[in-house]
Formats: sequence, C-alpha cells, structure tokens
Amino acid sequence: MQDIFAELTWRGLIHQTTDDDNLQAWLMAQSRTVYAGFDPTADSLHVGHLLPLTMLRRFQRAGHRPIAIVGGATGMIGDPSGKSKERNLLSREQLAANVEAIEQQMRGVLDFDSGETSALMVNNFDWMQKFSYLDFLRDVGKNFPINVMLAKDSVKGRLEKTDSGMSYTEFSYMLLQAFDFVYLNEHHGCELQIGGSDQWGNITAGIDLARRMRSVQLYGLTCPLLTKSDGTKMGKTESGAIWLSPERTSPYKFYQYWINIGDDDVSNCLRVFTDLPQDEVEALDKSRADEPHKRESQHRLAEELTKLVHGDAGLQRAQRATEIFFGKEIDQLSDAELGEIFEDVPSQELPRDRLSGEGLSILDAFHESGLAKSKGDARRAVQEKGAYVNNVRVEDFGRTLTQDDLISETSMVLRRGKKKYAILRFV
RNA sequence: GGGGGGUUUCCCGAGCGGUCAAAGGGGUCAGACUGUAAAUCUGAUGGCUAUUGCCUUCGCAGGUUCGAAUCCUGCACCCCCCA
Repeated sequence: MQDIFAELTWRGLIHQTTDDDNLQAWLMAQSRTVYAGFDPTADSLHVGHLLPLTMLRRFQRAGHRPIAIVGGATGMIGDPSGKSKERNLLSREQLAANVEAIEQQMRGVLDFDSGETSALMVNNFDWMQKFSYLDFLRDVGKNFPINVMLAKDSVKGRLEKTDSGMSYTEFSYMLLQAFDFVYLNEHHGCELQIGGSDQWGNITAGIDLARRMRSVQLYGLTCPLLTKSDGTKMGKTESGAIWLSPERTSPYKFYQYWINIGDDDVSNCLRVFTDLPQDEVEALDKSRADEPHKRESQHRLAEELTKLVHGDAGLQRAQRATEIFFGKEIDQLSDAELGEIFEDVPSQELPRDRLSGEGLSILDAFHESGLAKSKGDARRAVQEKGAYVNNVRVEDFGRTLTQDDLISETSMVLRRGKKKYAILRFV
C-alpha cells in the first residue's frame, strides 16, 4: 500500500478533506474503494475532467479501487454547483450516447483488469430510474433538512443572485448525488468520494445521508480548482474546450495546448496531471529556472499527457505534425500522411488543370485557399515575407504554381505567417 | 408635445465642398527580436489592376454643384434636455 495521501499532498492536490487527522492512516490501513463522478454533458470528456480522472488513477496505482460514475441520472438534472444559471436539460437519447462515449475514454486511463483493484464504471441511471418519486421522497428526502441544504454554497450563491434563481429540479440535484454515495457504499463498499472543490457540498451531503440511512462513516476529499495564472480556465482556448476525444480535438492540437502552457503554470500542471515523481518535477523546475528557452517542462508535460490520452501512436502523430509545422521545407509526402498531419488545417479543392500551362498564380492560390481575403491581401503577404509554399518562403508575387510544386500526389501546403496553414488539393 | 445632438471604413473616433480610401487609437495580419512565451520595435490593414490608374465605401433615398463624407430635402434609428 503506497502512501497516496503523501503523494497528493506534495502534488498540491488536496484542497479539503472531511477528516484531516485520520484520512492518511485510514488510507494506509487497507485497500479502499474510491469514487468520482462525471457528468455526461457531451460525448467526450475534456481537460477539465482530467484531474478527477487522474486522481482515480493515482488511487488505483496506490492500491485502491476506483469507481467512475457517469451521471446518466444526475446529468438529466444538472448540477447547480459552480453554475450561475439554470441549465438546459439533455434528452435521454443524447445522454445515453454521451455515457457510452465517455465510458470508452475512461478505459484508456483506468485499469479495468487488475484483480482486486480493477476499476469499475457505473451509471447512476441504472439505479435511479427504478426509484419511484414517492419512495425517493420517503427514503432519501426525509433525511435532508431544508435548512442545511439552503446553507450549501451551491444553493446559497444562486439564491443570493436575484437574477438567476433556481428550480426545484436543480435544488434536488444534491439528493441524487448524495444517494449515489450511499448506493455505492452499500453495493460496492465505496467509502471515499473525491471531486473538485465545488463538489464539497454534494460530497458532505452524501456523507451525512450515509450516516443517517446506514449509520456508516464515509469520507470526502476535494482537489483545488485549477486556474491559470492569467485567471482563465485550464483547458479552455478562445476556440473552445480542449477535448480528450481525437475527433473533437486532434492529438496535435492537444499536444500543442500543453506545449504552449506558460512558465507560471507548467510546474503546477506537471504536479497535478502527470505521474512524474517528485525529484523529476523538481529537476524540471530547476531546468526552467536555469535554461528557460529549452522549455523542457512544457515538452515533458505535453508528451506525458498526450501519451496518456491518445496513446503512443497519438503522441507520435502529434510530434510528427509538430516537426512539420515548425520545421523547414516539406519533403515528399503521401496524401495519406499529409491528411493525417494536417487534419486540423482547412483545405480547398481546385481543378487539376489550373496547374498546367502558365500555372496558378501565387496570389490566386492564397486568395482561394482562404489565407488571404483578397488578391491584394495575398500580394501584401508576399511583400511582407509572410507567404510560404511547402514551407519555403515566396519571394516574388509573380510566382506561379505548377505540377512541380505538388508535395504529394495531389496537394501542396500553403502557409501565411508562422502558424497559419492551408492545403490546396488538385483533383 | 417642445428643443438640441448624433449615425464615418472590423471597433472607437477625427474630418464639415476639392489636396479623402478618409487623421489618431484599438484590434487584426505580417516582419525583426525570442523560448512555438511575454514585452518591445517596424510595416501593413476596401476591391481590381498595377504602380499610371479604375471601381466601391462615410445611416437610407433623392437633390444642389464642374466636384459632396462634408451643403439642401425627406425617411429610419439612437441619445440628451424641457414638458
């Protein structure tokens, strides 16, 4: 049994526990069953879910048994915690599809075949759907004093805001999550619930309920909510969330997100997200202080996380694409390779005969690829030395493109500035 | 109901008969520097052509004039003040 508590402490992953004095010893005493919940609001998890997921993984590796619960039932209600507005309800079909997709993603992170400590995945819809409203009120609702519920931050905050309000439905969310804990305790021997610090109210509600219904003592542990030093949310970009599914966020983009984490945040990320041991994290801290330009921390972070989420093959793809995007001249590639590397890049199809004879004017090419909004803009790009074909700078705006410029069977790669690419495919 | 002010290019905001594609700032885009960072500096920023121009744009529709973003008329919307 490893000392998971000590590890979580140095990583800065403990925000609050329900029993600061005894939890560490309790976890060392024997293998425990731990759970965290995930709301199936989309068909993929995103970076925001990575923390609880890796938390479960840490517990599992330390010799405990993780349960991931996807909230097929709670997702139908919507957790008011940390939300300032009433949420839209998802359809049953949508939820079922989301639950299934999320289950698949979890399989890559948690070990579902390790004997005693095998991870378990459950869906609270399975037991909640059978509950009749009256039974629920009698068995569960009876144990919830309204005054306690009203005192919870998640409720209080909403009621204080005069413009937001809160429906009875969302108010009841807490009961469902609390009952999950009791159910998991009864059927799977689960004794510890983990979650973000915004889950404190829901977690303690579950502990209270278990005491009243089953006279057992359960535990809770929350992690700090992650924010970046500039105040923005971890895992969010201007163009939206960073997802864990390769369909929504390509491995390349995922990798790049971590490569671009600022120096101020990267140390925290290494501690919180990766499995790197303490001495290695500290070595990286030192490297960053001594030789910041090497950006070892960012590379290591991106590598570890891309491998965790997308596997070795995904990491290789991301790194290959990175080499090309930030490298020099592009050599011969196949259409297939090109498509894979540039999958995030917009492409335009043009008829092949545009390349014959005089060839295609570089200005038209940039205009039609979408990289320049007019031919004048394209001309400007060339004059500014910001136009590239296959990663070679275009010096002359009289240049034309011909068959010889194809880099694969059908395509060539245009670039504007440092990072903006477009593919032209000639068919 | 009465009086006054406004509507400008992605945004803010100058211009108030020709020298206006329209100052300045922001944003954006490039380049330099760098660590695929931050900061900084430089340039660009309606379209088509080219370097001589041509076309479209200053709320909308008309009009005056050789010539209008600039003057006049009507319309729409916005703001302020007095009832």
